[in-house]
Amino acid sequence: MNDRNRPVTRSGDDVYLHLLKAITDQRLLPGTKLTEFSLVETFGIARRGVAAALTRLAWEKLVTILPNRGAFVAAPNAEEARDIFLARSAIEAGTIEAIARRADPLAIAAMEQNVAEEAACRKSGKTRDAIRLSGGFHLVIAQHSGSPILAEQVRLLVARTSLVIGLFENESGLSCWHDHHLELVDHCRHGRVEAAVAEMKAHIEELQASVALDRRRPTSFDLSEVFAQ
Amino acid sequence: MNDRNRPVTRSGDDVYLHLLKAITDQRLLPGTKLTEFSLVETFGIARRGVAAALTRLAWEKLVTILPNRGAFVAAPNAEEARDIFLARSAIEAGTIEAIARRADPLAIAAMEQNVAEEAACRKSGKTRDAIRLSGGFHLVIAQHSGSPILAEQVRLLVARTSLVIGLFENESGLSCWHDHHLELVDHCRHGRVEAAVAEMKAHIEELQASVALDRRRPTSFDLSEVFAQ
DNA sequence: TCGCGGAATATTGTGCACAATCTTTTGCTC
DNA sequence: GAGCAAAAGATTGTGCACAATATTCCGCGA
Repeated sequence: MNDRNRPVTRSGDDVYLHLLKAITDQRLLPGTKLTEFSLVETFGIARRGVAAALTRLAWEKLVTILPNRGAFVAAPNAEEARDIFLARSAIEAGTIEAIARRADPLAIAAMEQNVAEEAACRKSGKTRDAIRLSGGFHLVIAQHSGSPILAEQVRLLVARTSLVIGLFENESGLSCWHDHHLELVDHCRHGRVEAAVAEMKAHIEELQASVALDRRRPTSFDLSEVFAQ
Repeated sequence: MNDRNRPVTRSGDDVYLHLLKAITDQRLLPGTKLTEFSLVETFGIARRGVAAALTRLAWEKLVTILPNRGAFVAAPNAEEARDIFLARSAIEAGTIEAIARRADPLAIAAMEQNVAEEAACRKSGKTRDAIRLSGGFHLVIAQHSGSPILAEQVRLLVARTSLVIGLFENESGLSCWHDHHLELVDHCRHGRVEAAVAEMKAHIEELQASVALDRRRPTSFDLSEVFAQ
């Protein structure tokens, strides 16, 4: 329980990555308070590292820091949500174009595997896993696009999309997304660049249409439960 | 000279913005060492704020931090440079599309003003100001696109482009850029969305073509001179 | 003169303690 | 019981001092 036993991951990158993943996977819901003390206890790293991680997440609009009050998982409003989808449309048009143009077999294989896993989860009723993999599909595309910059942005935008979905009561177009993903793979395989880009834009537009206006559920999570292995 | 006299801009946002602007305007060249002590002296804020600003710039790939050695203005390599232009192509296709689709008179007016100022600077031989305004043109577009997310990314990518241009010996296609900018304005004014997007992609591609391979000039700048008003 | 080792210096990294601020509770008055 | 004020508690913000590490300088020997 004391300091010297822990691995002491430097400068809180560990905390940052865990929080980012937890937000993406919807284990951390919008509005959840992130106390420095709790994170220090949970991760066993110095308080400074925790503060740095929270500061970075705040810059990335994934948490909101209220001065002298603490950090909370961000709760995007409707305007921010629209911006998120608009930005995803532009950026993911770029990532899918890069893949379709090269018709990269490795990327296509990774995409197919993701689609298959998602279908399995969806069939067996693991909705949360299916949603996670559905976001992961876009991450796979981004990571194979050959652009680290765009990939990083997609990472953040997918995480923020998780917040939006957790906040705005989605209309579960899961099967529909699946079809879009399949068509995207197909377009990329045959090098149909224009079609792939158009499909991606339509897909994100539909994703946006599936989340209705404000219906916020304020929750408080136990951090030790969220990060339990 | 003591603490309580200064405005004490909190948490180093001031340092961050000044450094970002200095990099964008090419007053800080790649490789320049940024000592915490110098920045503390220059800006008169606490060391912690300076460290936070440098950390953020490092996350954004605008500076490189070597552990226990200090922070240096980033020097992108050829691969990173290509990524920067690829990302700009995707993101700025989104910003210009948003403007062309709305044919926003306010945005078009701002773009025209920028082009005019750039032409004036170019005519009077103020090359550095012309380059700065040329980057500013893209910022104007981004800020009027209605997407804060994309605008922020353009901010960072324009800054990194300044680093690339300062590092890779550009072939001064300034007049050419000017023509592209003029055509962009024209396309937006008439709502020619497809043409505007194509023009922007071609423009960035040409921008990329105008910087040749590696030819690095290591410089050391005096910070007090760089930030002198 | 060149190479090498060690001390001196400079710079960044971090723990600690306290200050500042906000929230909650308690107690007093009407 | 309601309302308000002050104190107690909790949480974040920050200055300070020292530790860890890298760089430079100097002296010594071949």
